[in-house]
Amino acid sequence: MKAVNKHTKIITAATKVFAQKGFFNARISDIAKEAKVADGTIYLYFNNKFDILLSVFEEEIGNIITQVKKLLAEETDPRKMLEIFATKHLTVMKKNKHLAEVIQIELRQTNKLIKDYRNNKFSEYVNIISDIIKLGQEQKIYRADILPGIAKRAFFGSLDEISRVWNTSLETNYTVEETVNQIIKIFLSGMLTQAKAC
Amino acid sequence: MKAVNKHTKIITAATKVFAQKGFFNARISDIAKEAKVADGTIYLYFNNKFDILLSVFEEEIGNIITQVKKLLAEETDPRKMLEIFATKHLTVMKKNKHLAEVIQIELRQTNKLIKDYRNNKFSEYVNIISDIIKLGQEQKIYRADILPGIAKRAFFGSLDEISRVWNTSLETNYTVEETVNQIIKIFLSGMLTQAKAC
DNA sequence: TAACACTGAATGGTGATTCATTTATGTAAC
DNA sequence: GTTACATAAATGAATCACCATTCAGTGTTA
Repeated sequence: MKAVNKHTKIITAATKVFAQKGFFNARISDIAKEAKVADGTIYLYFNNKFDILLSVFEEEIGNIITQVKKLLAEETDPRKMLEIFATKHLTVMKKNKHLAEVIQIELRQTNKLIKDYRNNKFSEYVNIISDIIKLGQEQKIYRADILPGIAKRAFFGSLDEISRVWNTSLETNYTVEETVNQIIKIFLSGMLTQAKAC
Repeated sequence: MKAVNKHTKIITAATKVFAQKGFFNARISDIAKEAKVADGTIYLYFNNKFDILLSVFEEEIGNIITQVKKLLAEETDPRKMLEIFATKHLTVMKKNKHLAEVIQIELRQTNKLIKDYRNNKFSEYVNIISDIIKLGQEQKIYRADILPGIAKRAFFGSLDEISRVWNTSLETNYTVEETVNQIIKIFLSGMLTQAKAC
């Protein structure tokens, strides 16, 4: 049995357990059982419970960032780029609900607990959006009077809230495609009718 | 000493403590100390720790709903109505950071723990947004192809993410006015330049 | 046989909740 | 207005279940 395997097994198990029970309600023994290792084994790979949570972020969000950046590298139109980001984000969150919940809920708890945990993967992820917007502004495709720092939060917040609801509520579940379609419509062209907009 | 006073004192104290430490890290004794009552006294007014959290929501969000609805009743233009909602939301969240954090973080935990807690104040609050959008669609001011159920999440998610960052990060803090201005710009007219939009 | 990986029962700190007791408030009788 | 009694409100130390973490011991590999 290789160490790498066990490390990954624990991360995967922890993601699942944290998502189901939340960080504070999750017991180390739950994670151990899920990963099929002894309780003590977990402490050979992680310093403590909180350290497991941080590792979940680093690794899982890191993966998403890599994937998104790869997709974006093949596109030059900033309009399409936002669409790609939205599609990738929503697809991942819809497919991996455990991870989605951990990111949505626990990451926030964490950000509060350790405010000095800067330069984190999460910031890096959200900054992809503002980079796209800045690129679009240079190309005169996006309006110059949009502040990328606010727009990135608005865009990410929209995606995040929508995928959050997918996990918790009984509300109608639109497809990723329909949802992206709506989001892009709103963020690129706005909600006003043509008559009013022009 | 009237009972009403003590109830309110505990709610206020709990809001503060939950915001600072998070629900799970908050001790009953912390709340008791903050409210200047004995630990046991809290159990004369609430069934348990979780019950306190629910009460914080019900009462605090209920207040905001009342205020927003009152403001909206005096306006008929759906464009202005969204602006009013955004301004009120961001103003409250900026002024009452304790409440803001509790809503942003704890409400989500809670929604997860008790999925049957439907018909809650939170839903009522977010539905104000979709009601405005539907009204605007009837008046042909908002595009008919916007789905109010998605747009409300996008709009709320944007506000929520922006105010969340106000509480946690060191990022530049825009004023409520500037922020509302940007949000309204994006949601009503979109991010494309005029040339591209028309 | 040494080095290493792993195990899981035992430990110890924590903190929600309880409840015997105290304090405050009300009320009736004189 | 004061004493006595009753009821309600408040207290906070004690209880006890919980669970993160440890570590002495077992198994495995080289």
